[in-house]
Amino acid sequence: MDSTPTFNVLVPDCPSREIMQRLGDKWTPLVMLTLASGPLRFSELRQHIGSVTPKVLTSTLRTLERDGLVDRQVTAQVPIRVDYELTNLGLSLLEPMDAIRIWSEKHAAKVMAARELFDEN
Amino acid sequence: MDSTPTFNVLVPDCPSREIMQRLGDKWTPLVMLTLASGPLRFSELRQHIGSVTPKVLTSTLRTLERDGLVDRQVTAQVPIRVDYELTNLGLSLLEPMDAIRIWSEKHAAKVMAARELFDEN
DNA sequence: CCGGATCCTATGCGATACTG
DNA sequence: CAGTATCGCATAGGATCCGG
Repeated sequence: MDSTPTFNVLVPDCPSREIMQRLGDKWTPLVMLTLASGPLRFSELRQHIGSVTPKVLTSTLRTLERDGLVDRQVTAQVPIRVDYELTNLGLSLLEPMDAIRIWSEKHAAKVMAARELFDEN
Repeated sequence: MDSTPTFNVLVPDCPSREIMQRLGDKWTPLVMLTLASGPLRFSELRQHIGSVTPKVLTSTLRTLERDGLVDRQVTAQVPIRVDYELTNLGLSLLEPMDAIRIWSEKHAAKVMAARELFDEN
C-alpha cells in the first residue's frame, strides 16, 4: 500500500501539469538561471536580464516566491535593499532548467535553419 | 579565431532566448513528452494529452514542425491519416524536457505546500 | 479523420509615471 | 532602490462549426 500521491503531467487536472506549465513562463527560466550564481538585488536582476520591465519582473518574482523557489530578503535601510536568492527547492530545479538553456543555445542555429526551410515552402 | 556564432539566452536579442521561451509554450512540453514513446496520430495525441482543443494542438504542432522538432507524415487514404513523430533534433530535446517533467511531478507537493503557506499570510 | 475558419476572451506582457 | 499604479494591446488560448 502506497499512500504517497503520485503526480502525472499527462493527467489534465494533476497539479504537476499546471506547475510545469508555470515553469515555462516567459521570464521564469531567465530569472532562475540568473540567480544561479548567487543572490542578486532587484536592480541587478533587471540589468542582467535586460529588456524586462519592473512590473513583469516583480510579478515573476512573486510567483517564484509563492512557489517556494525563490527567497526574498528585505534589508531595512535607506535606500531599501532587497535581495533575491534561490531556495533549496529552487536550486534543485536549476539543473533541469540549465539543461534547457544549454539545449537552446546549442541548437539555436539548427532551429533557425529549420524555420527558414519551412518558411520557404 | 572562432567563426562559430555563440548563443546566450542572457543577451536580449539572441535568438536562443526566443527559442527557449518558445519551448515553454503551454502545450509544447506535453506534446513532446507524449511523442516520446513513438509516433502518434493527431487524434491519439489529443486523447493522450486531453483537454487540448484541436485548434491549439494544430498550432502547437505546426510550430514544432517549423522548428524542426516534429515531423509530420501524411498518408493519403480515406479517411486521411496523419502521424507525428519527433525528429532527431526533437529527440535530443527529450531528455532536458523530461527532466523538467520529473522535477514537476516529484516536487509538486512541495510547491503546493509553499503556495498554501504563502497565501495564508 | 484532420484541422482550417471564425469569433471571442482572458491575460500576459509592455510602456510610462509615480511613491514609500 | 524597489517596487506599485494605470493604461492598453497583442496574442495565446479556448469554443464552435464547417469542409476536404
